[in-house]
Amino acid sequence: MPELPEVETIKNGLKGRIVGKIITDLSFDSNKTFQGEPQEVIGQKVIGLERRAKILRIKLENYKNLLFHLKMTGQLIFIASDKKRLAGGHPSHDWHDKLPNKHTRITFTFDDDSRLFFNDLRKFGWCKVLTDEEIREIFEDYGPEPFSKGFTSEYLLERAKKIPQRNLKQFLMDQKIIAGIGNIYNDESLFLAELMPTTKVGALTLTDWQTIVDSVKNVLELGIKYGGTTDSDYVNAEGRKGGMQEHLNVYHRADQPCPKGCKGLVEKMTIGGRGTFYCRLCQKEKK
DNA sequence: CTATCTGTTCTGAC
DNA sequence: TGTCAGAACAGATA
Repeated sequence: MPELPEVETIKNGLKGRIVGKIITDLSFDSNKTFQGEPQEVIGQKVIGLERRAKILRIKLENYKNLLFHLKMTGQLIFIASDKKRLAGGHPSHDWHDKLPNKHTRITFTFDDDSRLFFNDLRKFGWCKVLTDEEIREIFEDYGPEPFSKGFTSEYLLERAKKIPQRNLKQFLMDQKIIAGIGNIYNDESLFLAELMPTTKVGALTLTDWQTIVDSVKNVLELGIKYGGTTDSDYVNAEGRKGGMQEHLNVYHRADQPCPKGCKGLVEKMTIGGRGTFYCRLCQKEKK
């Protein structure tokens, strides 16, 4: 489930494993998945990693960058020279299968024979080779990071004034308003904030927005704490899944008892074409 | 078997 | 300008 916490976790895991290494080889399945010229990348040293919204950036020494978006089913799986793995993104058997396999879209080889695989079942994800300047322009279009100073109740109130009729869920998932919130963490945040996802943002007060800011941060922090859905056998040789899915309250839990013990059941509806889970007893519709 | 669902984002029609 | 359906693709699930 590659949302902000998943990408953040992959970034942190890869940081200690590939920074300083030189990319010695690269293969890919199509120039839709990999958009760039291999010679811009081969022979280059990795000098750093960053995350913005749900996008991962691998910085190279020649001021070029590998920019990854995992979309719905993308995965990054690193296999070290001693065969130990770090896998993140969409959880599937590919994390532990022989690689490359039929879902492998890109393979990077490093100078110590470790490898990084970009797997993506549905092929929505991509990797682009871009300059620092091109990336700056792309990142400019995104809203503030949820853990940055700019993510405040005042900011959200101002943005909401311009589109008061927008429902809360679609507002929070708009990457140009806030960077990095996807379907799962949205539903979980609104459950914590006790607000219905259908609430029109124009009806929310500064106090409501503060509740939302706190809830979003709490849920994302929890996601990062449990490593998102990232898996590593550096940590656990059993190949345990990242722990976050065990801590979801409403997502994919339709017809189950509300975790707050209100005697209600978690329900499902569709908002903006997306499955949306909530408890109508705990979450209030503001008017 | 068929029908429906899926974690994201972009585009084009209205 | 805001909103919405549809598309990109390959499954898994009922």
